[in-house]
Amino acid sequence: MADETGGVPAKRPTTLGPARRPTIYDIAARLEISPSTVSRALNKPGRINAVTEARVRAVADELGFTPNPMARALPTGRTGTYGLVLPDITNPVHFELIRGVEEVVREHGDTLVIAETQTSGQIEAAVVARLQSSVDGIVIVASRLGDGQLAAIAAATPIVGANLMSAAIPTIVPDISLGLLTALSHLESLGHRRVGYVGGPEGRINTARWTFLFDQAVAREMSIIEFSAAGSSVDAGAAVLPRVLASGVTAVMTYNDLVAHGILRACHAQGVHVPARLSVIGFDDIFSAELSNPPLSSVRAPLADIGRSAMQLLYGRPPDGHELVTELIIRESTGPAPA
Amino acid sequence: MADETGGVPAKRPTTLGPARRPTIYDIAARLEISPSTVSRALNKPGRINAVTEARVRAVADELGFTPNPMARALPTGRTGTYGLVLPDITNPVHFELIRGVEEVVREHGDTLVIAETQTSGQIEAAVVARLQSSVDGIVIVASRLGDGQLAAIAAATPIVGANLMSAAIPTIVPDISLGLLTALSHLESLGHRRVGYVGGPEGRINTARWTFLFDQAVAREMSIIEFSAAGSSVDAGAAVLPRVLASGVTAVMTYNDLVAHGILRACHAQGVHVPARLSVIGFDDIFSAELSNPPLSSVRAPLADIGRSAMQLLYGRPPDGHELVTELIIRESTGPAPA
DNA sequence: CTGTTAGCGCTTTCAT
DNA sequence: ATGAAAGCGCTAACAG
Repeated sequence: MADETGGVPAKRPTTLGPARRPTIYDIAARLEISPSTVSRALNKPGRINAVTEARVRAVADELGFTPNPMARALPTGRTGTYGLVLPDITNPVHFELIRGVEEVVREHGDTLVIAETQTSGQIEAAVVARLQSSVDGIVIVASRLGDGQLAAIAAATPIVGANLMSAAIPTIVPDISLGLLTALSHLESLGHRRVGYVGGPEGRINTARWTFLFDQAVAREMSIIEFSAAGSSVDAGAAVLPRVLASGVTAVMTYNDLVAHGILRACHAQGVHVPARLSVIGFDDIFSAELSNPPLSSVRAPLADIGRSAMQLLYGRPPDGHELVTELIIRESTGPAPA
Repeated sequence: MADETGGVPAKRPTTLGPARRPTIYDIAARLEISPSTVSRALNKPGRINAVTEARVRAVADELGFTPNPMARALPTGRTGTYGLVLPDITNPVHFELIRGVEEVVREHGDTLVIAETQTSGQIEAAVVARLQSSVDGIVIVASRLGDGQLAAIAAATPIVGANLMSAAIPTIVPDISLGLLTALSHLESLGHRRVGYVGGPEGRINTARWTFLFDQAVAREMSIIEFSAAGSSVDAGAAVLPRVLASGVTAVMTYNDLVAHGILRACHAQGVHVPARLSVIGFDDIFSAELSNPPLSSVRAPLADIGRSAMQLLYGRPPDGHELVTELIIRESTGPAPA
């Protein structure tokens, strides 16, 4: 048999090649300049001979060159991607937040990876660990991690929290007081004297809301009682209805709109009229709030802004004075207290 | 001054080092073996001396070693991340789909990046281009790209379509016939003879649904007319109501639940009773369907399964026989045709 | 079974 | 202003 191996050692067939992605070497070869010049031309505009730069760009375009992010990440340590970790992609609450974060990431020409933790601290820790090795920074939403863990993460990777409270890392949280205050006043003016709060997952956020509401209620000499739902889902909300009915409250505020929706659904199913028998106020004002039966009064949080601010903070831009404030949106799930 | 440089060339201070992330070199040094052995120990279990392997793992754990994905991607060309590109993260329709995709990606220990295209073909092309250089494969949802572009992408990167129809790439689409057929029969049995279809964005999916409905309707000697909404959002749905009312149809089916919700909302606002005056059937059965006023009858698509199947296809697993079928969920937005 | 040796594509001193 | 060369952390032939 003829052995063809002996001939010319053509390692890199400069002529054809099976559609390999072009590298800076290809464009360097084409222009008979060095790869480092190409690199500079593409990355430090203005720092090299203008005409060479122009040529480089031209060839790059012609070849459809795009830098290999991995190859770039190796020497620089920067990956150009950021991580967003949240409890549950499926929760509409996060929509606007995701949008906000995504927007500023894209403005910077970086890429965003979204990971969810299924509301489990375990998974959350694992997810973050996995992410850490491949992102330049993380924004973490409504974390279940302790300050210790958060601090440990922060030591290795820039991280900021959104919609969570922690002393360990910088965070962006809206000011709940205005919205909650208005909600309580609204209820009070409607004649409600006994109100309830249906809490969400354990955590500082939930505690802060409850505490705030509690203090304000006692200050107004309203009675207030806390119910805890088994999660922050529609079903969890529905499940809690019997207890709120039994308690004798005439109005409830909830941790979020999902549980409020659950309560509405259960009311409808059991024939208890909202708001004649029970008023309900949600939190977050997700898109379905105006669609439900009846349309849900809700404390709106500026989720998109929160996301945006959090990401900007991660990028090093100090928070502008712009306060992130909540407000009450009144619809039809609140009405006069039953006599 | 004493020049200490002359002595031992201690390039890498093996003693301290400022908390650098450990590499396989560190663990190799610690064990006085070669880095490649470490690599093998960690990646090809069983192919090397068992006790060495055990030692390597021990030290790796002790040092908290995690491989640098970028460094690994370079020689292998595999990044271990997959891209999911969809029109609008904000659309609840995609929830379950995202979940499905995410699930199988995680099962494989890979990571998922989600990108949205704002329903723009332009952005979509850019997003995909950007993604191509950093992922091992893409699942693309409801694409607006033409077969030509899709084919071009497919030539460079494994890609599968979900909820889209194309000859250029492998796709996963549910069988709409059962759900749509049942819906039409449901309407027919309720006495409706003139029905409408409110379409979504131009595209094969929309066309397929319309054509199917059209054929079936004429076969039943029902009259059917198509309305086109300016998008597939709640607002777009609301905006189309006057036209459907004016047309004299007694029932409408919609491209998706969002536009159905819009119609419901507009009806409520204008005092037209659903279903007494108009019956409406949505598509997708998103979570808010059961919450709306009235609860929305909808053709449910197995979104999670679609996502799962699409991703599995991308991983090379041939689609199992398991048919992806749609079904009608009857709630309270459909009723007898007005006399 | 294990060590040596090249790279993967790009950035970055250091020279020139 | 540009080129040469080293190296980021890992994998993959290729020897032993």
